[in-house]
Amino acid sequence: MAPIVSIRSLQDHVGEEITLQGWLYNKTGKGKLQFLQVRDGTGICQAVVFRDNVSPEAFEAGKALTQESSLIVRGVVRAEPRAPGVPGGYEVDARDVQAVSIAEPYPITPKEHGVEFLMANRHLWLRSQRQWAAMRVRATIIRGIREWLDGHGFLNVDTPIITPAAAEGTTTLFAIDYHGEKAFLAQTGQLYNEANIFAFGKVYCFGPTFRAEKSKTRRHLQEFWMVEPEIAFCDLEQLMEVEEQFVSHIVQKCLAECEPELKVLERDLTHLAKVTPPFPRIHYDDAVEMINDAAARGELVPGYPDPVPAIEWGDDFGSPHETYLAAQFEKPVFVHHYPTQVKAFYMEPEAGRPEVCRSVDLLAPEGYGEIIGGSERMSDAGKLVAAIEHHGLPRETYEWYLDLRRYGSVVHSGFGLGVERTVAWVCGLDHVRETIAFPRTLTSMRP
RNA sequence: UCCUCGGUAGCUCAAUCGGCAGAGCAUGCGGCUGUUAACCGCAGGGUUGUUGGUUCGAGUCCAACCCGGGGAGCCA
Repeated sequence: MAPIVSIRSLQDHVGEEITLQGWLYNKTGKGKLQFLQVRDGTGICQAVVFRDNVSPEAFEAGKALTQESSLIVRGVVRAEPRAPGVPGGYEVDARDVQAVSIAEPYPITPKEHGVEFLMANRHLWLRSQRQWAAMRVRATIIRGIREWLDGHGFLNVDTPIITPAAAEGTTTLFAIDYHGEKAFLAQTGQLYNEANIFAFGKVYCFGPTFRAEKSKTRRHLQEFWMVEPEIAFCDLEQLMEVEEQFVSHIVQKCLAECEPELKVLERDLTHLAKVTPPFPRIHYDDAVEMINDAAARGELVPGYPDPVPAIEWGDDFGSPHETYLAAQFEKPVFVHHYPTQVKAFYMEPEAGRPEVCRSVDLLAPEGYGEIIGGSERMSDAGKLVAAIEHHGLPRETYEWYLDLRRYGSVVHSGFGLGVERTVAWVCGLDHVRETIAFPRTLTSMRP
């Protein structure tokens, strides 16, 4: 039997007889000629079955194939500019066709479908080109994340998913029963990360995160993946430098390695090519001014029919504010020094100006929203006790966290990057549900 | 939780003023040597989300409910 070759590497086998194993994506019959679009997980390629080149049995086998039937094709690879596919440009001149399993009438056709139907058939939808491309970009982004962190002295130390208490708001936790004790699914590994840096210097955790938010928007999932690096001896300014290097690496890696996938997604690559350090930085004070100037001019939120709403200093940004701000820049933009009152208790207040804290969010361009939230952490035990009490949090729960400030405290910072929002941005997808194989949304957890 | 839009064939949609339930795709059969979501011909395929109401007559109007989409708040 001719060697089995993946569609992704067909270009290296021109003129050779090879074997393809895969599934029928689409078919065009032309009497004595059949064009079989075969996908094998690495790409899509056309097998041309000409009646005079194959046995009558093989020709009939080809004719009998339905969409998504599994098949094996033996044939000779040739370069052919007319050949469609992913990456395309090469086709297989078939010498033999075998049906492995004839598929029953397949519900997802190459035509359009609605979201409800596609989500109900998510297990099949994943076979479609765009979903295939998005999952491959996601995997590349995850490789880029680990590659950059592992290559820059970060140790991967994963944090628990079952936790006893909330780091942030208590309304968005999924509660579980832990042998009779109430426990929660983790929203962040950050507090544990802070313990880990005192052992390992620079660490990151990477795993699923759970938020029971009643959010029904294109940017929200109940279960999403987050990578959270944490760095000892690092202040806010150094943190921003890390973030922009990190994000730029991820994006540039996708551009270098996922050209066929991004083409399937019809992504405009000129936007992504601009993602290189440094990223613009704006102070919260200036951001408020920009927003209120736009509101005074009656400017519309890009992509929405509504005007930019005015904001009062001290309030957190709403979605329309973030969308407007990000649209003013070609690259991701840092917004730093948010008001202390809208941020988590552990963020370091600015020296001499405690009403703002040393926090920074990174907003993705083109309306993809906040992809990173981070800050310099409070490093003084006394100030941290006061913050815990001010937020009405139970001090006992945080004793171990306070210990970190008692035994060799240092300036340290960290951030969390949401994988799904990053994938949506890089892929140009309009909804995060397409950035993970089996999304958990407010209204759906099946299949 | 609130605002907003929708639910008709397996799928995507149409149905004028309240008056015979219709098309494309998919499926089956036939035709074609360069198709790119092929095309041409023929065929099968319907409890119009549910319940109730108005009416000679309801996919269409009214009420309640169910399900889904988009958005807000909150967040990555």
